[in-house]
Amino acid sequence: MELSPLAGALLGLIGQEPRSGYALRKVFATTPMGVFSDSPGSIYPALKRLAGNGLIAARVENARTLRPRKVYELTAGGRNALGRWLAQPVTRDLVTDGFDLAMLRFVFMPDVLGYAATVDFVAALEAELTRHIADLEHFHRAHAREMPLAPRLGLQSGIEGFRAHARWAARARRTLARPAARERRREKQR
Amino acid sequence: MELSPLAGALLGLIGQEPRSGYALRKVFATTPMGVFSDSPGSIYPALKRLAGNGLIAARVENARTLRPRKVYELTAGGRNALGRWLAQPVTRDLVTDGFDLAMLRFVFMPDVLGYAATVDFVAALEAELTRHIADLEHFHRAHAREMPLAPRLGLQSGIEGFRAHARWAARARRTLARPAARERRREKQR
DNA sequence: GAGACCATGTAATCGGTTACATGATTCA
DNA sequence: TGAATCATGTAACCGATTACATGGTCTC
Repeated sequence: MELSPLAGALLGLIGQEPRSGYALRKVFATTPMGVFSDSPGSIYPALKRLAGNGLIAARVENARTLRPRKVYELTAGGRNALGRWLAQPVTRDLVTDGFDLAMLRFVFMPDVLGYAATVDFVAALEAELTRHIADLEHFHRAHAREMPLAPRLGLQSGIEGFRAHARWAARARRTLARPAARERRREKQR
Repeated sequence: MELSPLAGALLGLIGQEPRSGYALRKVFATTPMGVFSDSPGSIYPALKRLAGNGLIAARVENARTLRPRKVYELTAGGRNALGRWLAQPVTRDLVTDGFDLAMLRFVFMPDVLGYAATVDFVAALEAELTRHIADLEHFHRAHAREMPLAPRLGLQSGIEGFRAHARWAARARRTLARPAARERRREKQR
């Protein structure tokens, strides 16, 4: 019952508004989202699986044509699964194996779990990143002397990437925690 | 004949010195390399495939015991494949879907293709990153107004991550191009 | 003698990618 | 009328992950 990143992305997007497979492909093709493939062979089987698990349901338009258009929306179970996927604890893996997955969850989080949970999530990312950076720096201090030039530069690249993520998290946390920003946005949306 | 990242990592490590499956697992388990799984089910089948393709060959120690130790080394074909894998042109994908793969190639590059090629590679990374950042900033300018807070922050996280990579590339290129650094290292290794 | 570490493998599963396949509609 | 866009699917393949399986060796 663990969602794959693609499944999470699809559920999150369908949760925003009902969408067809084609509409989802366009999102992946035209926005800098998660870097998922927009190929049909990727998305239609994934939607089929989600529908098979009862997490989404299709409203069929233009039935009895050759290719009826299927607009998917979340079921109660789907909304639940999305919530649990987003609420998973922040692990070391989440900040190390590509920050994309963390950002994917972050983007969908406010609408599903609310602002408070999102602030906590970003704070947890920041904490885990800080720990991971400390570990990498420890490794660097211990082994930099005996490492050839390229691996040492590679390690530094990693450390600097994680530092950039940590700086972002600190700033995002402050932005999100500022009530004024939320209020202004809320006003705008009316 | 396209190498997977795992295959490239294995070939690169075996190219440095002959290694057994277990030794390779230990590298993945104890160094911050590429974040590959160190599970046996991951590495042994991969080694088998590489051996099947004639890219590596095993020197068997303790034959006729139950589990003979196999130390793999590169064949001529393997060294060739590694060289071609490293020499692939820098594409947009290489800098966008996880910088890890680029860093993996970077780490093995000097020993196989030499310093000049490595400098070129880093310069190409820098150029491609600069282009990609420009594209993301363009997208940001065009859509930031209508984007909700979380996606906008997510996009900023991406941009800042790529900026960090670009700064690293610029610095690494200068470090690598400085002949003095190379010479000093070369002296040390004697 | 128990536990950690060395050491290699197989089987089942699962999901993503590529390539293939089809056809309607809209606009220049 | 031809190209681009809308729109949905299947089939074959491949490789990574997880769990399972085995047993030797070294050290306390």
